[in-house]
Amino acid sequence: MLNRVVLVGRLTKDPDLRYTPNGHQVATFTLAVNRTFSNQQGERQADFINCVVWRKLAENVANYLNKGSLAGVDGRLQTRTYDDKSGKRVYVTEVIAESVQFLESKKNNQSGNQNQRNSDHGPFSDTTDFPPISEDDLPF
Amino acid sequence: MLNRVVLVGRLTKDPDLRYTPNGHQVATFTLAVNRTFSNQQGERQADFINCVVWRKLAENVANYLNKGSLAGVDGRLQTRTYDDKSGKRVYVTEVIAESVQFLESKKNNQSGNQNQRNSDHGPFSDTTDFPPISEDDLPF
Amino acid sequence: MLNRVVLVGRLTKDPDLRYTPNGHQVATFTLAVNRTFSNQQGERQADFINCVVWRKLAENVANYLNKGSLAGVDGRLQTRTYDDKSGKRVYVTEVIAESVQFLESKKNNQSGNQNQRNSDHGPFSDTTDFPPISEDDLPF
Amino acid sequence: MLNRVVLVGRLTKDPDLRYTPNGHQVATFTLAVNRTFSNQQGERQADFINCVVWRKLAENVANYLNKGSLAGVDGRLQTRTYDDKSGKRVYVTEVIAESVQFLESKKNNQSGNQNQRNSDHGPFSDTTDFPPISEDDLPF
DNA sequence: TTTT
DNA sequence: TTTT
Repeated sequence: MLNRVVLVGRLTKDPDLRYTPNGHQVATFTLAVNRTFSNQQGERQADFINCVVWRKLAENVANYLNKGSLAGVDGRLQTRTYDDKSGKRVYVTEVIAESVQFLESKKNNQSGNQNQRNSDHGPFSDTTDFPPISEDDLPF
Repeated sequence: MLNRVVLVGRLTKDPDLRYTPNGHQVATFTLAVNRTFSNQQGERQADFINCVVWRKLAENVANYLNKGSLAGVDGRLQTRTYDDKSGKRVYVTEVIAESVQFLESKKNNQSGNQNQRNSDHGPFSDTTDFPPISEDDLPF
Repeated sequence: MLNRVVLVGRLTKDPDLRYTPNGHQVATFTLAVNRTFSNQQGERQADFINCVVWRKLAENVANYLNKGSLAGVDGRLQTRTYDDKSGKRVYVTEVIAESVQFLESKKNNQSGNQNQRNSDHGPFSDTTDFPPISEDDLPF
Repeated sequence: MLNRVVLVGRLTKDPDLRYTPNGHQVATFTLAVNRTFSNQQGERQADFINCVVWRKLAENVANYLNKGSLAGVDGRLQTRTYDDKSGKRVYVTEVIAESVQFLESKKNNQSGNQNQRNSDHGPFSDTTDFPPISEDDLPF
């Protein structure tokens, strides 16, 4: 069934690259997508959309995008469910990115940058507040 | 910034029509959008996407769509935050539908159907599990 | 670069299935997509969008869709150029469909229907008014 | 019916701003949208998509975008028909842009630039190769 | 909390 | 938990 999402926004953090137990790459990041209209109080508004990328694209994302980078995402909406530490069922809606366009990068992929890239923690550590991803979330 | 979602799916329930304190119409419904591929266990899968419609379109949705209706939605992704009964902050991602296409309706808008249409409870009762919507979620 | 099109409309004719010299399947069809608003004279309006599908999907389209079928298309916009019989250069813009959703079929894929399915003429005959497609239009 | 297009690309020329006889603003421009994959000969490829914007947005486009600017477009596909100078009927497919995102501008809207902005020729002169637009192409 |  |  038709399920399509297209977004342009800025990363709120460096992307987070992990590996599933079977060695598949997954990167997660959040896009801040500014709204056209400000709210009643005259404040600019943004939506914060969680995005997930798999395989080779995950590595490209981790290599070329940082906090603040402008990116376009073309993908589909997905819902997942998981149990938080208190055992409560949590419902999440996120974008599975099928293609990502790098529109503007602050730091041009130089290594050794002071704000340590947020990756390679090994699988599924919880240094991030992004909803945890398990092996069987891998699409097809 | 670019923010576009297009979906085709079936309503999991009758839509829920409410009115804000200031008299604006809001309807909410959930679309089951079937995935192309089944999972490892060979089960068909679906994503369940919460949708919100405002104003006149909210009334049309409430009048023409029921549980099981097939509908197309064109809109944008939005994130909101609210506190649940236990005071815990909850993050939701949903689609603000800007246009809705009625593709197939089971019961042709006849009134008096046994499974009582789920609307007109007055503002913001909690007979539904849809994330509560407040006046200032009204777009522009 | 981001390039995404999503349409829902009805086929103006049976789809046309061909084979390239190298044996690749290509189907072409035109979608009538109704506009929301009528024109100054109060007439309902439609846009007529040419769509192209390749490989296995081309066969599915030829098997499951007929004139009048309602279909959803997710794909990308493409421009091509070719020379018409009078040698004049013609520019066409069409949709390369990457996925097609069958929403409603008039005749349920029964064979032997009176208005002979418009396919298998061999490559690139001109029984159709659809812009001719050549081998190297095959995407990747 | 669902009809949605989202593109990111670069303007092939300065936008062309006109006024209809009734004083409505229309701007036209062509977006070069690069393809991901190169062709058999290993050449990078692009699609050239004609876009039309009306009213206030037309003026913003004319003011903020130049040849080479990177822009995102969210709109719908439209087909039109007109007769060329030789009296031959021509079919065009183009994007009616409903919102345009300015992603990068070469020259920051400074006036007095040497390559004279291509606008204000009065209605429908033919200094451009863009398919001519008539008053009744104005959407609603 | 899920639709055909 | 939020970006320019």
